[in-house]
Amino acid sequence: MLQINFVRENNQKIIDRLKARNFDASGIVEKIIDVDVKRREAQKNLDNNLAKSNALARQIGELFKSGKKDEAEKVKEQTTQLKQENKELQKELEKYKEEQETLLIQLPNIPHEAVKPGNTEDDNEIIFQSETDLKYSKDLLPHWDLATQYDLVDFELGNKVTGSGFPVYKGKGAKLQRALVSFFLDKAIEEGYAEYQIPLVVNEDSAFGTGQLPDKDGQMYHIPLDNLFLIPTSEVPVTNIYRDVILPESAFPVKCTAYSTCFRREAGSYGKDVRGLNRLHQFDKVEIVQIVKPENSYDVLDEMVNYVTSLVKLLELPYRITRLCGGDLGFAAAMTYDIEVFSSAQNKWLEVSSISNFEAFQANRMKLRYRDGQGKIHPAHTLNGSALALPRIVAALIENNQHENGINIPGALVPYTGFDSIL
RNA sequence: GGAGAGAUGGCAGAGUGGUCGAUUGCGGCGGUCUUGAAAACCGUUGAGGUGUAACAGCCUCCGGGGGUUCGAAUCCCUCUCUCUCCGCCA
Repeated sequence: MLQINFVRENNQKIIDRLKARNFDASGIVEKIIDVDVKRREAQKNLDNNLAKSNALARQIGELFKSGKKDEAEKVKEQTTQLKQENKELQKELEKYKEEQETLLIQLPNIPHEAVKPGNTEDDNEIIFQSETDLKYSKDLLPHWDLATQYDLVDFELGNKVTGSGFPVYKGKGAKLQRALVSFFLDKAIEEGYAEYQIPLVVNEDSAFGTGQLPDKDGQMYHIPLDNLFLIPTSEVPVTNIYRDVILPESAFPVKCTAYSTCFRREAGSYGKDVRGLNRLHQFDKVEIVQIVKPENSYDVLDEMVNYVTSLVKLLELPYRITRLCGGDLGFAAAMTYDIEVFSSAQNKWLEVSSISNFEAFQANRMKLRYRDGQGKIHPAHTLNGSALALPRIVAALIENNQHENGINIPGALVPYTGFDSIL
């Protein structure tokens, strides 16, 4: 969420920059400015009235103390009208505040200047693409066939137990998953991230804090009985650890990592993109989160991209880095890099990580602030990225490493799997 | 699930209708002393809104919401959460 002061002072800039998202903000911004004026006027009126009421109340107290009851009763009469007015002014102010909040929440984050305008993922900039001798071949089996052939994943069982999008991993398939989680966590810890184990369900405040609510309401599984939500990513609980917190400068950079299962309804997804492990309702992921000083956040974004890149390199997967265009950018992000790995049998790039700088957008929502050297309070910047999301990594790993007699495991993983091939 | 207790500033913990945004202790920050540190002593130390060139001033906030009252952290209603005991249980 953008701060009202910021909107007031940068209205034209906001409208201009949001064009990169194909988002016409002019109407909303105009309304916000309008409501803001009214809100402040109402606030002033109410405050003045309350000041009068307070003064009278104090006076009555004094009079009672000194035994002048009759005079006190007289002053009381003056308060009745003020009271009535206060109630009305209060209501008016509440109304404007709500209006303003409702409008502010509708504004997505402002893309960074470097973000190119565009509509879909086709307009994303390719920043880097690794050279690869891996070529698409009709002889290569897609991972869903390999998974069945080597008994790694049972999609049918998942359908039976739960439904589509909830696969059952078996034997070496299950072990491979566990190995990847441990591998990713160990690497993150080496990189200075503190490991957390977090709840897989969150309350409404948390879902709002990171921007899932109200924007992506239908994308989360909801438990109405307790009004809790299954997390779509550990970003939600991890970042919300710092909701309503004022950090000292010395706490920076805050670096957290967490492994969690993630749940996504993926309403509206269908077709070949959901085949096999490509898009699931439940999947595992290791996430990295950083909370940093605003002036460092873009350096940190680069650092995080480099780190995630190092992981796909260790796994010997061909990859590319894209920078999302305005139209493909998430609601809360100012800049996002995607890391995609090449899936040789499907002949396509699979997104395995999305690394974003949210600048102050999440921090404003969840009141995550820091105190600078002068004691002034500012919103911090938040960033996060997958490091990494498992199922698509598994898909690429087994497709790219298949050979006539089995599947090879990349060397970096062998200490974790305990086997170097699947036969 | 049953019974009870509670929710106050970074933490601990007072405050049961009238200058209480809140006594006090710890912690933090600044200072005196010291070669330096510790100890001791002195001072300072919540957030938001409005307002200002900047101060000041004014307003709001004692878990959330509502009510009583001229006036509420203090009384009433309600919701949420936490703790203790019992039950169940990985």
